[in-house]
Amino acid sequence: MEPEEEGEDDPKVTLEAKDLWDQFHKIGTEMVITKSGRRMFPPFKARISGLDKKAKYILLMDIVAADDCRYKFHNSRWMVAGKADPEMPKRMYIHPDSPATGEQWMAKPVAFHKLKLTNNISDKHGFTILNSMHKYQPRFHIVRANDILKLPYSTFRTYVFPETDFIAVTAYQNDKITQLKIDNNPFAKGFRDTGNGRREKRQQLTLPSLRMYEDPCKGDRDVGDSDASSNEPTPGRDASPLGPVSSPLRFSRLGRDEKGCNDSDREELDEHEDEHEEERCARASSTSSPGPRPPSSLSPTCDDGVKDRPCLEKEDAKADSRKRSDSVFRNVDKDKSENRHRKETESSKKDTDSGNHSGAKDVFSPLMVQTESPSHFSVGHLQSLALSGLHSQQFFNQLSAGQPLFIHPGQFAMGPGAFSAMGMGSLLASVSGASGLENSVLSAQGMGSTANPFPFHLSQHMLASQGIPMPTFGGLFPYPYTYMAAAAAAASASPPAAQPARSPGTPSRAAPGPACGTARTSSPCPSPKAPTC
Amino acid sequence: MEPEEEGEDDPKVTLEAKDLWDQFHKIGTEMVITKSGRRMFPPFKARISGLDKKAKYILLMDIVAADDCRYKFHNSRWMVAGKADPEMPKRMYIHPDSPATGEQWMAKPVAFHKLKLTNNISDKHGFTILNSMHKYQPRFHIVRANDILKLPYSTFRTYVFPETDFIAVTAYQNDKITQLKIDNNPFAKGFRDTGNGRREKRQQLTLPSLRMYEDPCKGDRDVGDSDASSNEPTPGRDASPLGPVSSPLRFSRLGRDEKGCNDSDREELDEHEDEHEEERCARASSTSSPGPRPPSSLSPTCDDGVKDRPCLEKEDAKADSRKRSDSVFRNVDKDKSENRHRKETESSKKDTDSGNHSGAKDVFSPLMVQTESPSHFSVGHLQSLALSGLHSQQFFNQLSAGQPLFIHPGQFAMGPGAFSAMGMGSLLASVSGASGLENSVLSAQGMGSTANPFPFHLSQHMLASQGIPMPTFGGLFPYPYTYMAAAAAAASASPPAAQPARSPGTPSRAAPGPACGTARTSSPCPSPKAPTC
DNA sequence: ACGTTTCCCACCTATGTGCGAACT
DNA sequence: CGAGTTCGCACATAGGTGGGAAAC
Repeated sequence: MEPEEEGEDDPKVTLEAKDLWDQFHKIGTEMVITKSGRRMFPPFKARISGLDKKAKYILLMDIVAADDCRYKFHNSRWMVAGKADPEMPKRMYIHPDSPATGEQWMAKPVAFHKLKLTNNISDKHGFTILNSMHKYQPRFHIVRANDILKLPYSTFRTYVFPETDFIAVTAYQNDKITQLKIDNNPFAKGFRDTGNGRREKRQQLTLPSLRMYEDPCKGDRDVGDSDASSNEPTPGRDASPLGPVSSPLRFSRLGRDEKGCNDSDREELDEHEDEHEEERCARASSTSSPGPRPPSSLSPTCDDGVKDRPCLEKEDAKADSRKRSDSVFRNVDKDKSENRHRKETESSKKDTDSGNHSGAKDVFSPLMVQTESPSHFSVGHLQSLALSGLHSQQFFNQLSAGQPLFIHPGQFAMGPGAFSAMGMGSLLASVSGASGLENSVLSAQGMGSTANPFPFHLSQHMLASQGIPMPTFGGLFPYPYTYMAAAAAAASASPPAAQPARSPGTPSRAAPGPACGTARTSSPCPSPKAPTC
Repeated sequence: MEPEEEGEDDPKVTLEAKDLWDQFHKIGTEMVITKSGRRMFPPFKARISGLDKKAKYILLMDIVAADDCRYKFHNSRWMVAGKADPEMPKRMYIHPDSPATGEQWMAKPVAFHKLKLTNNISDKHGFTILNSMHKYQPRFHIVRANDILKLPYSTFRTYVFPETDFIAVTAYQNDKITQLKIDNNPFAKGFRDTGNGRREKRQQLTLPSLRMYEDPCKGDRDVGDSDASSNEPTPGRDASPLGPVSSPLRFSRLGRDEKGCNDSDREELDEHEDEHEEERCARASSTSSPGPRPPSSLSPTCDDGVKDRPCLEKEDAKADSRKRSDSVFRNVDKDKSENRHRKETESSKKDTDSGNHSGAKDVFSPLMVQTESPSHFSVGHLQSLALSGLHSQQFFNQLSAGQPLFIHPGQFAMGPGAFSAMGMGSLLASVSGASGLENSVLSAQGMGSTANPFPFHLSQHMLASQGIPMPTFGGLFPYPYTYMAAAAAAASASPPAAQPARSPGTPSRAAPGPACGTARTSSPCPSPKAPTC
């Protein structure tokens, strides 16, 4: 049952439209969540390379709490407004094309536009349920497996792009975010200030140019047109998949060497002149941790079993936008010293023109956690969150290729402690700091918030594919029928050759032929017409 | 590698919205084909039952030439206008949800709305290429297999619904068809005579009631409101998935017994009072064969390697609508005597109200051909079409679950001869004439037109998923890389557990951190902002 | 009164329709 | 000129946007 290891691979992942994400990130990204489900706007798309062309992979994505705080937008900036509310179990969204060959995945950017966010805790579509006014971090996972049923026993390679974090809201708080969305989301084109009527709010906000985020100091800033806000559509292409991409933080959970980080990989990171900016948050968590829930990194002080990493709130999102850039998650203990290398690259590319979405800069390096076989997800290595059994154990389910699946990883974090709770060894991967890998460890922390073993707990509920309500199979017991079936099928991966061919007399039905049936009037079917061919 | 045969199954398939299909069929269904690709209007949807809930199945569909004629719409009716033009290789459209469990497939009707028809011989989307003014027959296939790569070695159970045949056109010829489409296709709602302007043509056509097709005699009829044509929208629901369903002709290719038809199954068919009507075409092919290309059933007189079954042209489609109903394909040699049983049922239901889409009548029985393992498709058993090697050999390809795939079966027909050409034994299945199975054999004939071994020939071209242009992988050689990869993966269906967990240093990129990168103006990244949390 | 959420709306993208003029 | 095809069009469905009023 083990997938042949034949081909070697060394996945590299870059975020598509990194420029756009950066623009949002600098201001303080907000994502609207609605009962009916809302897409993320800068759409999460990743370009992949380094896969074994012939091997099959399953790509997944999930969104976990970024910290343990609840926020409020006050005086034009985001401020911590207390401890986070209980988190709903997070679902793992399996890319609908999974499983597919490495070649197929690498052929074009992998988009997750079907993943929707909602605040409806009773959602039956399988959307990702988030808490409004809370900060989240999307994560991307690559798993080498040819069957979704094997996910629980497979190694997960997790990639995190700090610039994709966001605060979930039911209504936009920061007008600059609204404007940026309107300027870049094709579906919001109707709200652009293109002469035509429309646009009620954000009138004056339009001019200053979107770069209000450049605002270096995170200090308190004022809202409105404080900095540069322009209604002029983003320089980049009109919509989503804009130019540049960025490499994610890569969490790779290796063998059993707990939390051990490969120095080799990480060595070549950080130390960028711009680093300090990003380090802001990172440092905060590791040192200054101001939030309501003092995030003592490494301390498993998780209340509701979910978020409880250091609270690296991005107060005035707009103002300190730059700082948060990509060091949102910074190495707490060891990482700091590790982030070096590649800085030249980054610095050189930094001050490119704003709004330009094209500068292909593979700035910072990803932090990747690779989990291995038996023990499922573990991830976070600094925080050991004793996640409540609630959502901690979620089984995995195979829906049916072709439809988006999702599993409740509960959120597997970096905290090794969490795993032990599940009776699974926690294997912390090292941080592959190939390049600009900054914040590696801290990043792990952020992820770890909702840490959980991720034993793949199946439930009918989970069967619902994103956006595609399931037809209700069996009940809602842990191992739905579907799961069983799939498992069985997977167990014996043999061709149906053995199937006893027999002329099934069943298909025949007693339905009246389409012939004269349903004739409106009375005209019966006279005599058959002779073909003239 | 063989899929466990554990659960037994006995698939039953019924056509959704059979009433609607019947209405079209009586008039003479026309399907528009365009360069950009066009959907079929009565959407092809099948309801399935009898599958092994736990087993995995792959569902496919293809559209093959129904005869060897070219048609023209003259004097308000379809007439044969010569021998058919060369057929383009036909692609096998794999339902995008494949593979999925029987339970999943049975949960709700399986639709193939993604399948598109085109007349663009250079189509790169993977659409089905048809010849305008030619008659075609859609086919549905059920294959028990948990991996698309195993299709070539799997048993195909093919179902044919005679009432779904149609003539491809670039512009509608019969106004009644146009009106029926407008009345039932939601997307054409703008052309309905609902007081509001619109609708230019078909003004007077509106009243007579759509049943002009009731016209019993296939003799020459006139167009216009000859019979009963009504503008009143079809009684059935507004759009597609209307009420009743019908069972298809089922082609089941069993072991090695060539062309042999299980009498048992077929015995209970035919002999319906209305039969004669439907027999029209059938007889024609087997006996009266009038068309330009005298279809001597059984004789492998295939010109371009495609269609060359008896030409069962449906001259004045409208007029002889009833006849053609469901005996379009009739048993040529032995089937005739076999079609019995169930007639009572059908007759009793016949003269139901016209236009009503609700009468759930499982009238005629399906003809099913079941192919078995090694030798791939064969199917047709009466016609041995020496399909040219051109499109005859199409390899199969696994694109990636989640996306529609298609293969070029070339069109596997009933002709056993065709297979030998491929070096594969042809195993004719028997006709399962469980109930009302009429026209079983002939049906096979119709299908057999484009008979071909269906060795699953892969080509880059085929990789293109329906509607989703492929990103071009390798070249266009028979066994594209993707295929190889997939095959390899399938060969070793083992979990990735063995994968050596290693901290990949690769993911790290030299990309400039999202931090200050791409800063629009010049403002460098000042100092990192201290977290205030 | 305030902070947040819900709801409906106009407007957008994207795509499926047949029409009819233009083209071949 | 006629048969058939192509093209842009107006109009449909389906669903993604933020606004703003109303509700909580």
